[in-house]
Amino acid sequence: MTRLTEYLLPTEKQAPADAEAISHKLMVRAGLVRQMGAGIWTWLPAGWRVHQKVVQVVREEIDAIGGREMLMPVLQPAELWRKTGRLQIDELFKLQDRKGSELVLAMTHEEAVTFHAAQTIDSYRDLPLILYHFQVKERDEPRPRAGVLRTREFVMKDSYSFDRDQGGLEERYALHVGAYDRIMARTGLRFYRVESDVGMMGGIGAHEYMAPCAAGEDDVVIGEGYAANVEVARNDPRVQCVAGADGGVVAGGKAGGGERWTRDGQALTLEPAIEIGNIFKLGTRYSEKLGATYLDEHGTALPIWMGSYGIGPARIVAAAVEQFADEHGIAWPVALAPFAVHLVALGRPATPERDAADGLYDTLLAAGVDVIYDDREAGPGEKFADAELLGCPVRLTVGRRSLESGEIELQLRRGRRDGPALPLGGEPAALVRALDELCQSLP
RNA sequence: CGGGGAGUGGCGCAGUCUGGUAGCGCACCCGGCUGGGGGCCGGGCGGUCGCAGGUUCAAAUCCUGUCUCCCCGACCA
Repeated sequence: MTRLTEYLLPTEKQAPADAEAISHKLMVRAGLVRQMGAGIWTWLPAGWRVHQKVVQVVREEIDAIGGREMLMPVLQPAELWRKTGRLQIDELFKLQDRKGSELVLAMTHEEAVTFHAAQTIDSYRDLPLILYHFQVKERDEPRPRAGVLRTREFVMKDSYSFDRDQGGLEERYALHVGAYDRIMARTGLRFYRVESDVGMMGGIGAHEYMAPCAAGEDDVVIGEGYAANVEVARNDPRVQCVAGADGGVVAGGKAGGGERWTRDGQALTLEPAIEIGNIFKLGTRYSEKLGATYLDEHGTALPIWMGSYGIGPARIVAAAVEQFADEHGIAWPVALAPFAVHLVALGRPATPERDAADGLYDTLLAAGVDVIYDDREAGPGEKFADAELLGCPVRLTVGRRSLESGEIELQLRRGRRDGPALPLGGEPAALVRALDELCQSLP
């Protein structure tokens, strides 16, 4: 039942005064999210639907490479983190229970999953294995910013692979690359997979998935068949960075300064982007510290080779808003839209046109179409404006004109183009088929 | 953590300099009109002016302290 009169979709004409990023402004204005504190956000019903659509895409692809979904706790004993040497990380929230026992709020789950691997994985016969969950992460960020782009609490899909040797890890890593590529492609986002700095993680290889957008926090260097983080690009002997004609002074770290980048003489471009996923080859760092070993065929105990793979659904949502918004609002990719179809009823209650819209809604609902129905007593301008703000890919309109023409008007959100009108009162099966085909054809 | 800015009803704001019973637009409620792009008229509800202390006959306004939020940078396992 998704009639707007029975829903909570608190849209606003004006964005919060302190909002800067497009996704921040639009997600609040469209009634998807609301803020509670710095970097602390609530997902309202329509926003959570979008989030869950990302989650489902991710779930399907990680399941497809053999991932096993589970759920690990956020509240964890500090001792586990002391063992891995991460207890003193500033971003880690620490607390005590009533007895004074030290606890932490997990910012990631390597400790937890390795703790269980140590308990439950005994033999080479138990390997390889991929475990994952969707769970809240808590991070005491020095500076939360840009709506849901950088928050102190957020849901992450994190998977962990367990192998008997480095070769196995490379295989599990390659499987994740494939899954991540498919996930990003399915979301409809523009994205790059870039080599990243393994940095403090001390791992043996890592990639980041970056979605270019104006609110991006990192710069990505892009060329024909090449994409890398600026940090990585700077260390690439084939890449040259020279100051531009305007003096080359870059204001801050954001792209758009006067630098000119080339690789083997070929021009590269610099784009701001946000990190929407990352994958790490951890090696045996955590398994050694937490005693996660297996016995091989000779009865020898060996450390398990691990990989760690994260995706932030909220960032994918925000990146989609950033990439596809126009001056009227959000324009979701089909895969992420809170609803595939936004049905607008124009007539007042108890008019023939309203009856027709009600009837159409019932038909769509019965056929399982993912539809939101604007049955409010509001003017057409307000309804159209809200529909464009919310950004569902297909808008259907039923009003007096529909009765005269016998057609349901159809507009596509992307580009606000008129789509093929559908017959009003026609065969429901044919109507649903036409809508399905249309949605399949949309990005 | 360094620099800058801001806290007044759900959202956006004025009022603060120069102290004198808190105001506007939107939203919301009631009535009426309108009905294909945020429409119009009338009547309403809603605010300890972030918090604490101080000055004063009187504080949103002046003083002190404190909390919170935003932006830029640093940071980002």
